[in-house]
Amino acid sequence: MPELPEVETVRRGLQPVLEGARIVRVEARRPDLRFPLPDRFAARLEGRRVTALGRRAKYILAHVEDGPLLICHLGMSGSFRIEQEGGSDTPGVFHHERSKDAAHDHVVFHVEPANGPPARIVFNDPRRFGFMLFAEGRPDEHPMLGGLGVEPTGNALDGELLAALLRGKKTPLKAALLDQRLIAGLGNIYVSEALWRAHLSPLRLAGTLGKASSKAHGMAGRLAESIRAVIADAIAAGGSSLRDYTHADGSLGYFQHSFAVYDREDEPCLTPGCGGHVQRIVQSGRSTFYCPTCQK
DNA sequence: CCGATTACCTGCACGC
DNA sequence: TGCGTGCAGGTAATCG
Repeated sequence: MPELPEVETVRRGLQPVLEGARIVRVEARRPDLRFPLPDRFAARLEGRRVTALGRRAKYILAHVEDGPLLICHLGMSGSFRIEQEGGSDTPGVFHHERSKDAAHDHVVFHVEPANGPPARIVFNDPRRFGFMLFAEGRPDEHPMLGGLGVEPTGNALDGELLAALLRGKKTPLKAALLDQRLIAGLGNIYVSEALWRAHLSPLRLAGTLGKASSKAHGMAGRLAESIRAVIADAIAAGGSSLRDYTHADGSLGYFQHSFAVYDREDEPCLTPGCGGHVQRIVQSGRSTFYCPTCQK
């Protein structure tokens, strides 16, 4: 489930192996994912060193020394897994347990990490909604990154900024929060979760939080706080889950979550004293989960 | 320009 | 068991 917290979790998992590593060889097992892979994709990466592994919104950014910036997006079903070379008794053997759908292993990076044995970093994506692109200049000049809004991590997103972003918008809050040009990194799950925490209805028009009244200020502040908290909590949970996952089979992927409203249709609302039940509705063609009793 | 809908692709759960 | 249907975390293109 790659929204920002999952992407950040994947980034942190890759970082120890990839940062400082030399890319020895790149296998592109098909010419395209969602988009065609860049021209000379493998050639422009092979032999070069990854200097830093960053993230912007749901994009993973691999900075390549004397090379392009590699922009990776996981789409809906993309994942990376790390396969490390075994011990001295099995030189050259990469062991891993979950290779069941190797049919969807589309890109393989063979790397020599700064520390540790050679490894392969495998990109698997059944639906192929993910993509990899090159940026030649500054990241924020790339069309895919340039229009992105504020990160919901850190302290930048406060009530005042959120109110300004939503001012005058006639669209429902759900759609506004999914708009990556406003806040970059929220997806279908965490929008529902953040709105539940803030006791705000996904159907409420976004502009009602952008007004000058003290009530609007209160709602905007509450929502900004809820967004930052749900993202921070999810990243913290991802980190701990990832450690377990890595110990288990050396792979990187998604972790199980417990959500307050997402995928909990008809179940009791978890707001203390509420007594309502979670409802599923469809907005802009996608599921929204919320409690009509306590979210207004 | 804006907001809403559709397209892209595969896998899976479900009902019959 | 098999088949049709709907649904799934993403963004981009298209339509009004």
